[in-house]
Amino acid sequence: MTETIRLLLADDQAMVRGALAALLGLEPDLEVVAEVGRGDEVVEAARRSHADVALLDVEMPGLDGLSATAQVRAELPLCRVLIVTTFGRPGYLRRAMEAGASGFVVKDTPARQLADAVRRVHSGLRVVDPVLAAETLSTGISPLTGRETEVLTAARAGGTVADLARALNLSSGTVRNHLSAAIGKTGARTRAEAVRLAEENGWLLRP
Amino acid sequence: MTETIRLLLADDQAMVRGALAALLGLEPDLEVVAEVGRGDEVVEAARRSHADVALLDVEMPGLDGLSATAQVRAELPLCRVLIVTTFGRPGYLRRAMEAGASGFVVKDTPARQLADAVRRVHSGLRVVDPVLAAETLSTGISPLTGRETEVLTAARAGGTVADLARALNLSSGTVRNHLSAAIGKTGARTRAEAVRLAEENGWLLRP
DNA sequence: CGTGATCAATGACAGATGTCATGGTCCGGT
DNA sequence: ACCGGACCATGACATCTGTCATTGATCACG
Repeated sequence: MTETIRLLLADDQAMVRGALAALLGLEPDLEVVAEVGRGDEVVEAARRSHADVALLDVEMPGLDGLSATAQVRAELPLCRVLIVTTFGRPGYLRRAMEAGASGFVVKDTPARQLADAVRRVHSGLRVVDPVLAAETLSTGISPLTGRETEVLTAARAGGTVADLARALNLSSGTVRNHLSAAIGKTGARTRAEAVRLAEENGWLLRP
Repeated sequence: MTETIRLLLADDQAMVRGALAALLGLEPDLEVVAEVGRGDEVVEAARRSHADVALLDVEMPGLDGLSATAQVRAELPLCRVLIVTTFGRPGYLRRAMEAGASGFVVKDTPARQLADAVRRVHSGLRVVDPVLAAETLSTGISPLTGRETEVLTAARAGGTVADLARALNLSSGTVRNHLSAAIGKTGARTRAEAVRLAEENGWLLRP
């Protein structure tokens, strides 16, 4: 009816990017005007291409999709953001919404629904997977403090307490205290389990 | 020139599946005749649709793409297999080839190359990412014994030695010995690090 | 101002973990 | 028959971890 909706695609996997472009290109009212594979190229590309809607993956090199969302919202208020990601981590959805995203769909959803999601987002509506939304509310926000999150994130590499202490410039006793607190709050019985649980909930940093 | 190439798509993410179908559907000589989201539906679907080439992801529910490859090769010798996966783990490539796959591409590669890969595979050629092939040769096969692999795989969950011993019906001392051996062979200094390294190399089971 | 939350650190302690030596069984290859 | 390798187990040992109590410093909030 009006003009075509101009899309930007951001995904680190080139093949998925191209496939999504082919999929959305079949819709007569949609047009892919930019493709990038890194989070730190999103704003630049969106500005140059005058995109109406940006489809962003969460895990990308350079800058994650959540931070990229905040950048886009701050610098290009006319460009809406739709997160399209592999992992339906509750924490991701929460952070995406806080960053100003208009929608959040996981790649598990049928392909035919994507074009509709884009249109809804473009018309100002919000698009959120209902199941994931419920899960997000039940899981709640991260119970971890900032420092605990940092320590647990660093613990993903699998190093010893001494390694973490060195990397974070902390006493090894302090590191153990933070880890102990994180283990308690996540309901885990082991450091490794705490890392896994926190990761599944999207509570860790720089994925 | 001759007839169209009949394709089967297997990927657990519906959106990616649909997007790949749209991408490959643009090629006049290719035709997507079946789509499945589980590994244990591949053979059945391939038989019914008389697919010429099966594009399989590695991580799928029900049955992983590597085992599915072996099934296809055993029951449908006329159907070639092209693995299309997110992770370029050296172990995956090795196991895929041993299972009889004709090609192995990661989703990082540009979308335009996919159709060519399909055509090459269909004509009897092999398609392998050269970088990944080199990495596979340098990394070598898994140094872990069967039992060590099992124990390390079970350790992914993050449980204690007692948990692993219970789950595997082993003495806790035996578990610690296997873990110690795995840590030594992987060059790690921690159980968690050993898990991470083994996972990155594709040495663990049931992904 | 007082209160509470977070952060950092220390010391102490029980329990878990990683390493090693040792011994046994069961295979497959020579 | 012999050997080596994988597998299971035990016991011992040093070290690492996780927990707890306690102490201070800082900062935000009412």
